[in-house]
Amino acid sequence: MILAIDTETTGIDFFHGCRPFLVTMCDGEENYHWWGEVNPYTREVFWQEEDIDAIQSILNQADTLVFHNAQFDMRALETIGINIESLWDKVEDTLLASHIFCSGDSHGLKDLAIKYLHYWNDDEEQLEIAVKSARQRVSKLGYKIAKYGDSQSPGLTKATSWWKQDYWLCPDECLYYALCDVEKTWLLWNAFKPALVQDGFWKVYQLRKQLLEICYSVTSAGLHMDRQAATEYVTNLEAKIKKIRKYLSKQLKIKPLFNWNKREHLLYLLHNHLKIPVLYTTPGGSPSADKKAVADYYAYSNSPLLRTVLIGRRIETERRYVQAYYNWLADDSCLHSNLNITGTRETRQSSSNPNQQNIGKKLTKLFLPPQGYVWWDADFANIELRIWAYAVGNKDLISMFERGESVHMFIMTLLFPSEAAAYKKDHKNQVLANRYRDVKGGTFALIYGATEKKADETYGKAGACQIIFKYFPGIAEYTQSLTNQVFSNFYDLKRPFVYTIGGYPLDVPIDEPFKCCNYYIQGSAGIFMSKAMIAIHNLPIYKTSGSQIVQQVHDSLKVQVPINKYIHDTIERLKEAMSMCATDIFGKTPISYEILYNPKDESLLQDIDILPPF
DNA sequence: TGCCAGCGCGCG
DNA sequence: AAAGCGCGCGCTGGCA
Repeated sequence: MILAIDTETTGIDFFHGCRPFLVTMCDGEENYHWWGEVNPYTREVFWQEEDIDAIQSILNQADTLVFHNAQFDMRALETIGINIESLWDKVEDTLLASHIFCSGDSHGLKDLAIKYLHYWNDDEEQLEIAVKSARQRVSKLGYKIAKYGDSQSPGLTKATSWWKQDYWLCPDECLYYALCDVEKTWLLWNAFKPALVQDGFWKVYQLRKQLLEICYSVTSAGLHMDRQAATEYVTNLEAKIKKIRKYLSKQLKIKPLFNWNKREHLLYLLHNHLKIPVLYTTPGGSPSADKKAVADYYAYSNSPLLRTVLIGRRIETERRYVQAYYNWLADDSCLHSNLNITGTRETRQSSSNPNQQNIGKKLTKLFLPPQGYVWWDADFANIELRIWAYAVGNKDLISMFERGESVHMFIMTLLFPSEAAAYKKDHKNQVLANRYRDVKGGTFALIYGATEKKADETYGKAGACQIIFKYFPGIAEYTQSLTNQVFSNFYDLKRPFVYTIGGYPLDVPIDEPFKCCNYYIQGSAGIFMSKAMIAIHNLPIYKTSGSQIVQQVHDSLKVQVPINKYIHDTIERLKEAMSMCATDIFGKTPISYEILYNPKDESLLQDIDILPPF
C-alpha cells in the first residue's frame, strides 16, 4: 500500500513547542485523518493515546510512505510520540522528485498539482480568508494566536506570515485543505515514480533520498553554542551601538537617534551636514546612499563622522546575526537549523531557521562542541576549482592539482610575476595579499561564466583572460561544449539542462545559457558532498563511536566526535570516507581539517592523552 | 497592521 | 547583443 501523509501544525519551530494538530493520509482509495486537541490559551496540543497508536500502526503497515518534504512531517510526527526510526527505509519524497524534473521551478505542492495533474482548486485561498477572519474574531477571547514574540516561535521575525500558524482555528477548511494535499501528494508520486524510472533518474533519486535521514539527524543534533558568550556579546555590542548613535545624533544636532539604515538620515549627513555634493544618483534620479556611494563619499571626504557610521553599521550587522542565533537557541543550547536538501537550484543544500551557512568568521567562536565531544571540522580542498580543471581537461592544470600546487599562485605568477615572487617571500604584505585575493576572485569569476571584460576587471589587469586562455588551452572550448549540451537537450528533450558529474540534470534558463558553467561546477560539487555525507553516515565506526554530522556548508563538514579511545580511529575513517567521494573523477580529494575543542570541557583534562594533537 | 519589493550582507 | 553563480534573512519604505 502506498500511503501519502501530511500534517498541519501550530508552527514550524518544533524545538520550542510547535506541534501537529491534524494528521491526514491517503492510500489512493480512502482518506484518513486524526485530530489533536489544541488548547486555545496555550497552543499546546493534546493527543489521545489510541490515535497515536492508530497512526503508528498504519505507518508501520504501509509499504511506501510518501511525503512532500518528508523532513518536516517526520519531525512533526516524532514530536507527538510516533516512532519514526524504522520508517525511513520506505519513505519517498515528492519534493526530491520534483527537483529532478525541474530544478529551477517552484516545488510547491499547489504549483506541482497544477503543472502535472491539472488539479486546481481554491482550498488555499478559502483557508486563508477563514483563518484571517477567525484571528480577528478570537483575539478578544484571550486565545493565544500566533504573533511576533511568541514563546513557541522565538526566532521568527515580524515579517512572518503569522496567520499560517493558526490553521487550527478553522477545522473544517483546514481538513478540506489537508485532505487535498495528501491526495495531491499521492497522485504526484504515482506520476513521478514511473517517470523517474523511464527517464533514467531512479538511481540519482535514490542517492539523494539517502540524504533525508542524514539531514534530519543533523537538524536533530543541532549546533552547540556558548549561550553565555552570546549573551555577553550582544550586550556589549548593544552598548557600543547606542553610544555611537548618541554621538552621531549629538554631532548632527538631530532629535531622533541617528539611524544608518535610513536613507534619509544618511543623505542628511552627507549633503546637509558634510556638504558633500551629490555625486551618485539612483536610477530614478534621486540622490543615492547605497553601499558604493557611501564608500566613495568616505574616500572623497575622509570624514570621521562617516567613518563612525561605517563602523556602527558593521557592529549592528554583527549584533543582528548573534541576536537571531540567540533567539533560535533551544533548551539544549543548540541551533536546530533545517538542512534543506532541495534548497538550491543545483544540488547544494541550503540552511534555514536560522541559516547556518552564513555565520560570520568572527562569530564562529561563539559555537563550540558540548562537554565530552570535539568537532572534526573538514574542508574539501579547492573542490570547485578542481572540478573545473578536470572538466576543461587541460593537462597542465590537472597535473598542477595532482602535484598539490596552488593554482591561484600560479595564475598570479602568470599575470603579476614580480608581485607573485614578492608575495611568496612575504605573505604578510597587505598590498600583495589584496592582489592575491583579486586574482583568486578573477579565477572564480572566470569559472562561473563571467565575460572576459568582467573577469579582467576582477583580476585587475586588462587582457588577463587572454593570457590565461593562451597558457591553458581548452577553457573556451569547455564553456562552448557545455553550452551546446544545453541547446541539444532543449532540442532533443524539450528541456534545457546540463548533467552534473553523477548524472543529475540541472535546468539552465534558455535565455541565460552562460550559467551552465556555474551550474555544472556547483552541482557536481554538491553531488560529491552528498556522497561524502552518505559515506560518513554509513561508516560502522560513525555509529558505534556515537559521532554525528552537525553542520554542512557546501564544501565543509563538521562532525561531532565523542572524546574516547576510538577518537583517532574515527577521525582517520572520517577523513578516508570524505576523500573517496570523487575517486571515479580525480582519485582521492584532498581534505584539510582541524579539531575544535571546548576549552571549558573538564573531560579534556582527564583524557588529554588520547586526544589528537592541538 | 500585514504584505511585498528592493537592498545590503553574511557565507560558499 | 549581453550576461559571474548559488543561498537566507533583517531592515526600510511604499501600498492596501
